[in-house]
Amino acid sequence: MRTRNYSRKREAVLEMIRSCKCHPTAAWVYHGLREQFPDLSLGTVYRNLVLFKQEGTILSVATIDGQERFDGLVDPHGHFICRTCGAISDMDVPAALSRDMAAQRQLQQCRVDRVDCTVYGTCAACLQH
Amino acid sequence: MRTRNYSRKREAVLEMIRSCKCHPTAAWVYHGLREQFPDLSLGTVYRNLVLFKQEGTILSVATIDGQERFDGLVDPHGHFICRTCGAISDMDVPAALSRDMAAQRQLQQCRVDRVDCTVYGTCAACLQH
DNA sequence: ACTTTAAACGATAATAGTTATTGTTATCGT
DNA sequence: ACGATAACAATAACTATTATCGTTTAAAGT
Repeated sequence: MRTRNYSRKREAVLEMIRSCKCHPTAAWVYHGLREQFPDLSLGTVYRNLVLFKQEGTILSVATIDGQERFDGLVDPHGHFICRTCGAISDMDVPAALSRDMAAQRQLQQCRVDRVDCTVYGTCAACLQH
Repeated sequence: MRTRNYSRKREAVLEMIRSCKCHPTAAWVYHGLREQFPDLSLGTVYRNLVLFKQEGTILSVATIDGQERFDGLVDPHGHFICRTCGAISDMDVPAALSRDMAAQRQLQQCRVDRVDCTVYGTCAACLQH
């Protein structure tokens, strides 16, 4: 599946993002890896996130409170974002929806890379204070 | 339709956003109003954008290249974002499908404020270099 | 009209997330 | 082993956004 050979730290950054469901920030990845790599630099995390984004290995989901949130799951799916606590969780997107949206634009000579569906609201936990 | 009475500059910021289709940044609004209000401060633009967002008078569409993009049209609709030039244009979203997305979450005791559908890709103009 | 009170603003400083730079270290191919 | 290249840490730089503060404007009440 993976075609390139990543360095240990690069690999760890990717694995960190893939192995959690929290759609983390750069800082979260950095702090989570400090134990395993005490000499890890925040710049390395950012550098690799940019790289992974360019490769299409990860996705940028949204930026919440000024912080970019990433997703290691690149298969088509949607997100629910709680505006109160900032939690992001995955959702199903009806295939008809993304098909319809993509078709709309393809008719207008655009190239479509991705259809992103996000529901904004308040999660159950935050609703009960 | 409008219930509050806005100051002249506040009104102008809102009108600027409503009267364009470009889903502008704060800086774009600021520069566009400098002719009419030579003493306008960038802080005022930001201050009012925050206010409008809180009121629900405008929406935050996305942040592209680190800059937040706004939309004066609050009726349900989707967006196409060209990753090359950053242009944002409006799209139709099948009502039944956004209802489906909302229902998915409401079943899980969440409050749903908004269903956002965005297509990422490359616009026709950018495709022909 | 005059005063009082609060809101809105301009100017500017501060914050914070992200990106760029630079010198060093590790990795890979030969 | 040696040279070339990629990856890194440390740190500085950048930039969008937010906060502060003193002043001005507008509104409300008398």
